[in-house]
Amino acid sequence: MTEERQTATADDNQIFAERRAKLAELRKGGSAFPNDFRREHLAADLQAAHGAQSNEELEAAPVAACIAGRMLLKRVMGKASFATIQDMSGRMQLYVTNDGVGPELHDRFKHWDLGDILGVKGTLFRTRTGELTVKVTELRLLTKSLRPLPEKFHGLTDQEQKYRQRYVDLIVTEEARRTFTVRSKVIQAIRRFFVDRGYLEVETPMMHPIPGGASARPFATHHNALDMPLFLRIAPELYLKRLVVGGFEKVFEINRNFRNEGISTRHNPEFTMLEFYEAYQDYRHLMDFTEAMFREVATAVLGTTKVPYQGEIIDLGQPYARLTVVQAVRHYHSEITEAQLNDRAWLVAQLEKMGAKYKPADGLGGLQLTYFEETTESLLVQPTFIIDYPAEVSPLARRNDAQPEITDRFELFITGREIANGFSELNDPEDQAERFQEQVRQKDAGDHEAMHYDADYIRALEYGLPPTAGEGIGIDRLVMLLTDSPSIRDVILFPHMRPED
RNA sequence: GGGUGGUUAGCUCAGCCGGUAGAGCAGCGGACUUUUAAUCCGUUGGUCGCGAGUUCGAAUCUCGCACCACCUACCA
Repeated sequence: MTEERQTATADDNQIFAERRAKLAELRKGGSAFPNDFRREHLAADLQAAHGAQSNEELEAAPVAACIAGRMLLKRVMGKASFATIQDMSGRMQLYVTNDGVGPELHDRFKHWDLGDILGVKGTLFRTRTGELTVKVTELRLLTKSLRPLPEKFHGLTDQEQKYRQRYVDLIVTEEARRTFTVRSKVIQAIRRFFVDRGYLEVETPMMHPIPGGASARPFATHHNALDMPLFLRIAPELYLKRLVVGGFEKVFEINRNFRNEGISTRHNPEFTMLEFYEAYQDYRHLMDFTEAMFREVATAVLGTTKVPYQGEIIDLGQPYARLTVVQAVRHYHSEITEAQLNDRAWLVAQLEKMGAKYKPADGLGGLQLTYFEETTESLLVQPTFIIDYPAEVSPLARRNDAQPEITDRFELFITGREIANGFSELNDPEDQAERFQEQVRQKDAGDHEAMHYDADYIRALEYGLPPTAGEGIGIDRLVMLLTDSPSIRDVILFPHMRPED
């Protein structure tokens, strides 16, 4: 009795038990998991090649079909049955009859389950209602599915199960398959864009002795043999610029970053970042370059630069607005004067009134930026570059020649979210050393996100980094935009989840 | 981290003022050789998220916990 209790798990339901019994029967009949079936066609290829032919044409010149896939629908009508199978390309209807495969096999087929994986041979015909269908002459059960699929009409609606059991989501949700196909094509298109322009794709370390290149808290790990701490990277920036020092003057990397921060619809602990660096360019070039990239990627993947997102049309084709922090605030809040935005006391009073978090030690630029983030950032729905960031929040960016308190830097906002961050790189090793020291002071003062002093990076700059422009683009957020996905979890195959139970 | 909502059969969901569990799909048995979420007849299947409490009696009311979603806060 206690044993029965222990095995009576949620999986031990009637359907599961019946399917296991069916598998046990299959085992008695020889190999229950045969792997000698070779398919010759994909469903979509057959649809593309023969979808336009009439039934008369298909009868006059029979077309052989040999396909495999997972059975998703089944309609048994006595001596004949219809079924729908799905492979990586799409779906195909099957017509299984006593005439075609014999009554004995057809009777066995009637007991196969939705979710089972079949191998099929036959010829193509068109049904009364015009659907291209395989009239089956050979039929094999290749893999028995023990677990029932979600309800066939509603599909998988439980968000948690979609994320935890993405394999089920992909089986039953066309939209999920499309999202991740688009994601793959976006990355392909980006890679092609860079390779076509003479960039070298590189891979830099994921485990850093000193986490750097961004303001963020890292994940810590430990190397046993060396008995030393290591950190999962928060950004590849400092390594990529070392490569520019080394003479790889145009490099890019598409890879994962890890940040030990909160999880939300816009944040996953690991996320994919594109970073690229080009010598002898500046941040203004990067803005033109980014616009060109987004247009080319959207056109390659979606066939248009007008992208629907959550009920709005985002136009990636028009020239993107370019505003300073102050200009952007004034553009969206015409009642605010430039004098107010340049008044430290006024900014502090406003931020206090909004209950916004700000660093009291911040200079005017830092306060302006915080005020911008609080009041204006979410309004930047159409692509907008915000330029001229204060130096105090940009420890790796080059100072503006005319105004040394700001940097030659921009961030690109679309749908109210930061999508990209780029700047002319700081290549003055002495200025960089001072900025690292300032970061260390902030870290010592309790800022967990402040940077460390990276002595080897300074040493690299001392060999000479050519004037360089560099940028990072959040790939997950770009894919959210291009797939009209409201949550970052919809564009990450296996988003981070708390453990079950 | 804060707020709101949710958790009932394998799946999608009902379940009123507290009276002891329902439907559709899937499954099982039967009819049916051009169906399209096939149809028709019959039928199996439940730790009502977990734990306390109130009550003669809790899926239902109260409290706590867990997980999920959404909003919000930081970061990209």
